[in-house]
Amino acid sequence: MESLKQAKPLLGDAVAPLPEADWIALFDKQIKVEVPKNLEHGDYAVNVSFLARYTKLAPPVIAQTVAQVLNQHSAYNATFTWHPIAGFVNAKVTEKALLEALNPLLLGKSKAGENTSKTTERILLEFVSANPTGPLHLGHGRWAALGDSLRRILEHCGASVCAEFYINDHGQQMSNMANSLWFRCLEQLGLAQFPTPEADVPFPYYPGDYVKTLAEQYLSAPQQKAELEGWFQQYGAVRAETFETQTPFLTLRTYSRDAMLALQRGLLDALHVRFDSWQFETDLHAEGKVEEALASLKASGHTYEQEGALWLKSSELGDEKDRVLVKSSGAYTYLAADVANHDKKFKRVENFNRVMHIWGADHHGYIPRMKAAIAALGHNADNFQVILGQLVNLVVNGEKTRMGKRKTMLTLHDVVEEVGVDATRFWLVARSADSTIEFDLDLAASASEENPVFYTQYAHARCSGILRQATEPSINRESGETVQPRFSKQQLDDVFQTYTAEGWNSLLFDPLVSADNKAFIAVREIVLALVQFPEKVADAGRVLSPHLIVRYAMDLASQFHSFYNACRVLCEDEQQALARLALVRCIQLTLAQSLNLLGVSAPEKM
RNA sequence: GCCCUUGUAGCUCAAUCGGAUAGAGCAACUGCCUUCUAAGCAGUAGGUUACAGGUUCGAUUCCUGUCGGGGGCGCCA
Repeated sequence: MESLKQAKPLLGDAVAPLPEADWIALFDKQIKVEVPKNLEHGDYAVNVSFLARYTKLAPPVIAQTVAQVLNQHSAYNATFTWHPIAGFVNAKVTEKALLEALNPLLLGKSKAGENTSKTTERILLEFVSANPTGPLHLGHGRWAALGDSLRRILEHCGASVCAEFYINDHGQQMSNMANSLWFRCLEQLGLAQFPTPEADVPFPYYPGDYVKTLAEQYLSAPQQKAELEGWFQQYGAVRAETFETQTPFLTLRTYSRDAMLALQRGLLDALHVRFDSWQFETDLHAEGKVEEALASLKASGHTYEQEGALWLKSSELGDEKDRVLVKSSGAYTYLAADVANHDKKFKRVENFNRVMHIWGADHHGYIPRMKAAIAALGHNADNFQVILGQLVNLVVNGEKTRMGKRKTMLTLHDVVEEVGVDATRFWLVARSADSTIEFDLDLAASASEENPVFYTQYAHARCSGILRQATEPSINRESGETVQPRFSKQQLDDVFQTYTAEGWNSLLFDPLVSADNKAFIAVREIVLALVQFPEKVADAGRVLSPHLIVRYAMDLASQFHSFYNACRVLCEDEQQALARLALVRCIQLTLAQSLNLLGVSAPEKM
């Protein structure tokens, strides 16, 4: 890969008709080293067709010239060929050069997937940010899986990432939650009926069963129960809203918020989704951040008053219309608080150079006004980036169901119980964010046996099993006798430390050339894949797509399974066995790292 | 009505942001356990990339139009 880029100057011969300065500029802009889809086309490829229009030569002719020039230079550890029809220069790297690239991994000098050139970006990534009014559903699970994997990948690329969860605990929905808890409590004490949508319009209540559970929990503390009965004496069975500024309401609101938040956090922990920062909307109000942000907007002339409301001139900054910040009632809109939220993000001491969000596609209309607000605050709106993800459709009994606050809704918790943490995360992150996921519950349940995640994990477990068998006593299943290991762990480590590319080459590849071409190809494919892993991780980070890692892990697992069936690791020849053990070690490390980047466990045995 | 997004194998999805013969996994079919885990391997079959134009050496990808799916257009949060 690197060698091809360094070869740029040599390509000059091929494009002689063009002034030198021109083609160098062209190459810097357009040369792209890629990994061919088809392995027969070599390990790396460069397409030179785009030069056709400048050189007035047919693409294959250019490719041929370039390949011939490159072949004359022995420094590249590769042979170059060209495609007779398409304008491709293909490079096939020598096995020795591939093995050399693998050495740091085996010697423990670098982690699997680590790039030599690392980014130093500081990224603030907000995701999930569910309202604290109920359990997480499947859609939240998607953002959790995607966001956490992204954090792991970006960190692996060298970025420092702060994962943030914003708790929307100020608005109407928190009042509704307090209302709901209030009436569920009264219901359980036999003091009032829980309202029905028909009888009580508008209906500011959450009908979900989890509120019943919450009420039970609340009343289980004798002191709280007594206190609540006292409130009933005082206020009767009225909406909690009617005592909005008083202790009972505030108590219930805070209680339900904390309980729901604890519920959500517990599940996120179980899913190994990590957050570094929890931001409360109420804090923004309490700390005066909202006033501060509004004052800043006013001062820079980006607001005006009309019909008793304060407006943001967002249409001047790319939004389709202006937006209200302060209602004529004097209350802040959600946008006002969110403006403060972003003002705070951009003012953080970490001085983030990217402020990112993962939002559902239903929020896309919100992006322009947020960008406008950020620009109006004097921050660089280009550093604001939103990953829009399509939603999750739930399929039950072959019928699509909408995710919503239905009484019996399928929660993320239910799904995790059904298919497990690993399968849930793998499944939710396996597809690109811009495709809608059809989550078939029945399929997910049955797929838990035929799931690609187990295929990948199994490859890792097999690697571990081989290494275990090589260095630890095992029991023969037939005779029941204890079989002593062929090598000690120390011996294996020592061998790994002393290996050179030449040694590897003669032990890994040479015996296979004469014996079995299929095995040779299998080993070569694996080594190539291992070498390309760091680049794959960098790609996934660049295009913010963890699903690339999913694909990579599955491919590597597949290649390993083939290798496993094609040639025995613990073969008779001791040196050869050691070399293959070293290869297995590299595969194991790489698979473990791939799974780790996805937040999926890498089991030692299955 | 306007805006965003999407349409690829029977199903769920890829395709390295314009490149080579469009690839995987399920499901289907045929073989393979006396050997490091068969949660595996080897193979077969499956396509007019919704449709019609256009741009160029080259289009699943970009542009236009048509048809279908999803979403958004509050002084809600």
